[in-house]
Amino acid sequence: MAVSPQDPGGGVARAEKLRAAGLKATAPRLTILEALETDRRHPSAEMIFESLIDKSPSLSLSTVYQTLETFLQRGLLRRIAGAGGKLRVDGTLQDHDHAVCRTCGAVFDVDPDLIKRPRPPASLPHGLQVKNLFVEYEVLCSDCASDE
Amino acid sequence: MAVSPQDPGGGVARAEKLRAAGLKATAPRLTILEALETDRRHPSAEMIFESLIDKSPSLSLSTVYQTLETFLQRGLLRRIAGAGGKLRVDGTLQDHDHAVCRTCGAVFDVDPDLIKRPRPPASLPHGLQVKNLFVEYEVLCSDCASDE
DNA sequence: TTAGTAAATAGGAATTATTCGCATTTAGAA
DNA sequence: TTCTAAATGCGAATAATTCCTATTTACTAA
Repeated sequence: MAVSPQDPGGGVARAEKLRAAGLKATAPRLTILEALETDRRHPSAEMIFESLIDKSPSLSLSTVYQTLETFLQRGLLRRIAGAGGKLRVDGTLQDHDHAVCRTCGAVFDVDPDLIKRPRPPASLPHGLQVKNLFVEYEVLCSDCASDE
Repeated sequence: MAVSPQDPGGGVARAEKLRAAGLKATAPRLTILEALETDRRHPSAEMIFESLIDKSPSLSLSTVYQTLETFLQRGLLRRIAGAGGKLRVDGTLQDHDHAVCRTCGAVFDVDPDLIKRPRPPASLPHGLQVKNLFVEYEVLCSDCASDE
């Protein structure tokens, strides 16, 4: 989210982004959206909640879950399969790919220009509308490689 | 898994596959592996357990969880982020890609030849060893598209 | 402005998914 | 065969996610 002198912190732009997605620009959503834009940890719902609870003491964990689900449905967020299959999200805006460690499930961001990117077809069989295309690398991270 | 006249059902080949991966060829593993090879539902641990409990009444759910984790680590299985981030797996052998519905989380198999497949680099920054590369489509399935 | 209204939130309880601990069993090596 | 590390089954424990509902809030239109 660009931050201009007229919009320190980017709050106005974020509110517009929410409204453009057909959502009310509520305080919890603005806070969560901001957190997501800057959090590079591929956080879980709990991690987001923890990172915000001091600034927003009335925020509830179930609101975080609900909000993530809403954002996912509007394409404001990517879902990642973390270790044990638990929910992790990625709310950073720029296109990038993910590498997931086969053994420990750790997720790493990968520069999308490392490979020649396929052009996505507009639609797929079964009437699937393509919204985005990402590359996922199945990897062995250095920690896990040394255990083998 | 190929089935030859000498190995009806493919059990011997499966046992070899397990041993090749450094694992003991136990009865639960053979059963689970067979189920995974044929189950196209992108099943959860529970779904696999349910599909086997009649034939293998002594099988336990925690063994299914453990076995899936083991198979994942040996690359016998792919992990998928299902709806709500719950664990789903794909144990079908052939290369293929996945389309995941943004809204409901449904997973569809996609023919890998639909696009020009990028050649994976052998390694990535941070000492990541690349084992595999898949394409993931973020889509809207026809059910969810009609709700919008 | 200021109601009116549908949508969103908080909080806790309920449910579901996953992991753990440990006694028993088993595959494969010697 | 016998031995041993690894794997299993079971139930209990924990953790993650969803559900319920009274209250609050953003936006709409008068």
